Amino acid sequence: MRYSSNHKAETRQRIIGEAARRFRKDGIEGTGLVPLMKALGLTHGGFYAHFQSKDALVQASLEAAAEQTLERWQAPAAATPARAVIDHYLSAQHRDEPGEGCPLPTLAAELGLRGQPSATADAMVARMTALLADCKLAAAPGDEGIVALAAMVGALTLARAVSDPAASDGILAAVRAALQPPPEA
Amino acid sequence: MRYSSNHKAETRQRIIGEAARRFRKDGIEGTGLVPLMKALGLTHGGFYAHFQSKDALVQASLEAAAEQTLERWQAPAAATPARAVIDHYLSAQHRDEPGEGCPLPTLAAELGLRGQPSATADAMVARMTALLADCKLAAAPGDEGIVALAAMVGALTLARAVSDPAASDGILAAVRAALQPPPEA
DNA sequence: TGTACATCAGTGAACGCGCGTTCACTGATGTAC
DNA sequence: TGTACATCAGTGAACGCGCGTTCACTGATGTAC
Repeated sequence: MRYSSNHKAETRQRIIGEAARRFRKDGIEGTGLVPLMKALGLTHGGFYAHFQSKDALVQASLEAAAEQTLERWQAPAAATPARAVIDHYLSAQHRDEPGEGCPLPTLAAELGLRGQPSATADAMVARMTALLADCKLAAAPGDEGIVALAAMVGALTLARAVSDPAASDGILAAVRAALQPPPEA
Repeated sequence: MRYSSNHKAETRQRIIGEAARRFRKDGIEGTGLVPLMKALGLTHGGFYAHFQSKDALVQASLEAAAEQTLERWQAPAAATPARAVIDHYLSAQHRDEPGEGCPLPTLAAELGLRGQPSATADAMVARMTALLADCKLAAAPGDEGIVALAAMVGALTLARAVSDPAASDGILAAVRAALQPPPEA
């Protein structure tokens, strides 16, 4: 069956989109290629017409998730710098929908322990840091947002691992409050 | 073969110890029971004389890792509160030896995405928070160390995922500097 | 003191399953003549 | 305009592998008599 000239590229994008969601939600190891392709109405054999390996898909999906996340937060950041980004990032919605959110809390840990740190992670950290540069912690005059990013990633990780909902909400609220720029800024 | 009366308990502890190391280093999914038991000079069949399932071992190992980590940091905390704990936590050594370190950065993310948040995580967060209560961030007068813990967990996660060693060191250094108690305290 | 038996930590083969990957094949369509 | 052929995205069966788990069995030792 012959398809339109951009059909293959479209399929590739669909695979990346679904994978980016599943990797963040279920982890890399927890996401199988067979169910992934099946969810798109395709058979798993066709996967290798698009990607050399699962690792290649991981790389492409991480890039896509990073791009998507940065774009989403670039807009509120431009409108209401720092505060809006932080509040969105540390919301219950973001905590409860890892598949749609920032790939750092979910994928960074898994990339780290797989021993395959990614340059995409470096880039994502750098760009998020720049985006957060406005909201320095009062005690950290020199950093450029990296402390805020670390606190946000850690808070989301902990909020997702803790079993008591009130404690989970408390973690998010405490870090939200702590990361606001000092009053005089 | 009959063994001394506490032989079985000793074997159980050996399994937990090795598992606690491997779960933190390679992840839960990345740690197989066959290689685990083999590393202890045992066969995998015997595993079920000690634990009902792999999940039961995960639970026991998480508790053991939490206990061990808290004990290790309780001592320096008593001697030089806050500062020493933070500096140890955010050291290159801790980053490079996840198997010996705090289970939160490695296991919290995996427990979260497996959808099996653990009460042990709650307890670990609470106790680490109490341990860190002295070093409040200047901008967060109300929190009891939870912000510091989130920043430490996030920093370690990011430092392990980033591919550029200088960037990785930079993350640790920035958060180390930011988390010191304000001068007037 | 000497023998028969019960105990039980650990053995090792086997199970069904899902994984990532390979590969010969299909068949609708665009292109060449 | 009509026919023959080349293309190639996607199919589906098969591969070897490691996983968690089960289970009948072993055999050294403590206990009972």
